[in-house]
Amino acid sequence: MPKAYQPAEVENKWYPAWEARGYFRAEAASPKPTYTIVIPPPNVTGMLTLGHVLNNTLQDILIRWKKMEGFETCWVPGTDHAGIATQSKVERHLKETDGVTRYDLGREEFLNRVWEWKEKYGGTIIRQLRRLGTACDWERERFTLDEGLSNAVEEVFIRLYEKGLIYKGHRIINWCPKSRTALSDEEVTYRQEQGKLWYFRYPLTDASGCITVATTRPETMLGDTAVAVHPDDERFKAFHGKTVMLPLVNREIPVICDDYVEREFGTGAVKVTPAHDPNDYEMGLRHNLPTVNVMNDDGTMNADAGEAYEGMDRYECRKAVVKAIEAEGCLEKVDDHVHQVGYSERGDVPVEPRLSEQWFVKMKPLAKPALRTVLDGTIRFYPDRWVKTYRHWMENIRDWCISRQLWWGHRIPAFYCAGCGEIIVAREAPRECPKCHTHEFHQDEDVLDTWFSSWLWPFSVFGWPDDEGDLKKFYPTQSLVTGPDIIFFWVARMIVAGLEFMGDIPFSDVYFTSIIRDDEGRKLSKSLNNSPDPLDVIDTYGADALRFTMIYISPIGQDLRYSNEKCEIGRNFANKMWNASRFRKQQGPPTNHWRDISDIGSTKLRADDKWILARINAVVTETTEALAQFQFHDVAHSLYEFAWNEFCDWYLESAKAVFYEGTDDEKKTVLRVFDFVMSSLLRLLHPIMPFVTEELYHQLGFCGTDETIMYAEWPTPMEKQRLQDAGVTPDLVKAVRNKFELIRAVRNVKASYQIPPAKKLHVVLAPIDRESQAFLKADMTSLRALLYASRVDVEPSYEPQGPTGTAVSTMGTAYLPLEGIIDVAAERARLEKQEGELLALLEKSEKKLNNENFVAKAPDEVVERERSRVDELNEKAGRVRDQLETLQ
RNA sequence: GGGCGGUUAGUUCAGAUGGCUAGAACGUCUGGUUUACACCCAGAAGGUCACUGGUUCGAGUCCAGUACCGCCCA
Repeated sequence: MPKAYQPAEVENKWYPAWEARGYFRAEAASPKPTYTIVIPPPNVTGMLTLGHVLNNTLQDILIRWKKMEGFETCWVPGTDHAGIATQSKVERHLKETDGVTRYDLGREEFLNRVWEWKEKYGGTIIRQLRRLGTACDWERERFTLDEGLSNAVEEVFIRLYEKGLIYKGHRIINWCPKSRTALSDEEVTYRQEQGKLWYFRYPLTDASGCITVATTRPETMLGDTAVAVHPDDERFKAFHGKTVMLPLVNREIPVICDDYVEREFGTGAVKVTPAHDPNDYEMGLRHNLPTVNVMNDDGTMNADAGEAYEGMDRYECRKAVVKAIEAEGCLEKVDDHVHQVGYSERGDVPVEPRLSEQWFVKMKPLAKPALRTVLDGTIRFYPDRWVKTYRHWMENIRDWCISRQLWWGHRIPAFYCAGCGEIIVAREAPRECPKCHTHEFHQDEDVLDTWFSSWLWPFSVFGWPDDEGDLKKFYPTQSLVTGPDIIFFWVARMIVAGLEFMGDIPFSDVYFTSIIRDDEGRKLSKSLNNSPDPLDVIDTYGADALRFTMIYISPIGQDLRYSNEKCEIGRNFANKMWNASRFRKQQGPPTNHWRDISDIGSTKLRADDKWILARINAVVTETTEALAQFQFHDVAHSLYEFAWNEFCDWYLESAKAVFYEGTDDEKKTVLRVFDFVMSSLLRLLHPIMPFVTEELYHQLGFCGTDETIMYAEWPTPMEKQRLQDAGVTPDLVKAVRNKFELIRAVRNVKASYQIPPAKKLHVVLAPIDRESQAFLKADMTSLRALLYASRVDVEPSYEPQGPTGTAVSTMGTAYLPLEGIIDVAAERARLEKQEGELLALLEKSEKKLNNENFVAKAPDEVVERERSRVDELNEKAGRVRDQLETLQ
């Protein structure tokens, strides 16, 4: 074994082996209980990001843990087709290489090109995931445009249409002028921007004056069809029933009264543009206003905007309109105004509210049961505060706009009769129109929102609606791990779809991951160039290091601050495990009976052996419980703490004493304990660090060449009786802790005189009582090793002669005869400081005990603990004072 | 405007159901070629737990309010 762990070799060896041996494969015919996770499908065009690393590491941890617990685990990987993202990427690519647009190529040819592109560049992320070590069932990999999944999409569309839950309607929707498609409400993000509020005077047609309206979007005035005031607003009573002449356009439009108008905003009078604002549209419906659409689908002005503006970009037009209004003397004033502007998530341009005909899903009836299953705890969220967010969205749910004016995606299965325009929703065009008996149909040009396929993911991946085998075995799934940013897009809709189409929840637990930021707390983004490439990180530190670090630094339910250097934590930890194993290998071949050590018995075990057994036992319990609660952070920390500080720093050093000086029999016993703990630790670590643990499990001979740690048994806590029989008791654990405190006190004395740790000294221990004396004497070998002493004597009534370093600790006092080194003043200072600390604590405890209320009201247990603490502190302080006296 | 988080060592974070002498990692300082590991070992320093009140024998932990930071929704 090399001196340092070299991850690349180990990773390249094991991953292909695991895959080839079918360890990732889930069998529908298996008699084992199932544990299923479906991956949140990344975009097929995507590259692996740190967000994916975190997310998939967590899923892998769950899957590998459950595999070891004996479940038939199934982790379905795959990608989605990412309608807008992929289409625009390919369009850009075509423009750059061939100089053509999708319109030049036509729909069919363009789609061919997208598929070509997908075959060539798509799925990169899937290959990259393997580098992380993910135990995905690759044979079950799915893509949202696969035949089976497309089938599910059509089936769902038809069913919902037939149920009256999908309809086509004229509505104001969010339009992305860059991608030239409709968007759902959820795909719009709002940003606060410094804008302006323009005040325009519209003259009354009866020449009795003007009415001033305020607007943030002057260009839309070209499509105004009314001015609205609040019916109760006294200021405008005189205007009721009148009309104004719209400047620039010279259209006569009415002044209407509507409760919607906010009297405090602007002047209290608002311009009404039904074709370009959702609220105005509603008002238009109430007042039978005409709609005038003044824009093209790319955000330029159309002919209805007037000759002067036709063809102008909307923002150019804004300037032009303001200028023209000013020229007409109708610009009253301009104020600075901070407001929220909706941006298209994909296009990164301001969305334009646009009146158009789109397909919608009626969400209200579907949302009801989906809300209930979360509120009643059938589906649990971690952290559970996300329930509130979910609830708020579900209770205020709006219809879902599912049509997109794109080509890449599932084409809407709706056919229009050429004769009478009848709409027929079906998988294929009918032969004949049931109404007019024409034979000519054309299919709807639009495709469906990508999420309209993703929301079916938990059952469409298993072959719904056709295949029954996989579906029966693996649905419902257990856990979903995803980011809170897609709680509406995806999580909520999957719950809706699961209940509606499967009649059952899609998963029982949802774990929401942290959002990853850089060291300074900024979001990772391409433009900031602060998003490290995970593959580089894996090359530098190793996959296990990255995985462990991510878990170790991910706070509970908060943003995670990442930097590459932090991966040293994981790298160093992997190396620590590597070297602990290296050390073990140097002590000889694996012991045969490390799995079960219950035959050893209390008398043969040293105190340190019993202590480490108590500790591993506690860690097994903690780790398993934490995993069940999705407390990954705690898992990483308690394993790290145990492995490094307890197992390596204390137990391993203590074991050395036996390995180097013990009898064969003693050695054999300690080796068995060592192997028992080491193998348990490796198994506990395996879900987080799959590669290094697999390698070490083999290196140490815990499994055969053809076996794997992946299917090794997950450690379970030892039974109480067994612990009892082995002498592993709370008192024993306490005694060992006190021994360590004593050892630390001695080291402290050495360090305070700057004596190199390697210098072996004679140490005399004076235990406080017979019990402690017996305890210390029982294992002098490891005591000497841990003290790094040349000689250790235990003498209860030792009287130091000459200059002596003194370490006062709970179990006893240690003396280090250090002639020539001891500086009396320094020794006094050290002991006085300790005395000061002890007295401060004493005072605090005594104050509590002198408080009658405390003694009367606090639980007996707490009072008792305080009393024994006072005794202990008094005793210790007494010994410190004795020492000080001898230094007079 | 509504909702949800956060504010604890120089830095990043832990601290269920109130009992703590407030922990860890990194960083800092001191000393180390100890036969697993310098990707290491031993030791040390470092905190009025944002602020103000309240409940309680006892508050980092519970309640109310204030300030600042962040996210989501309108």
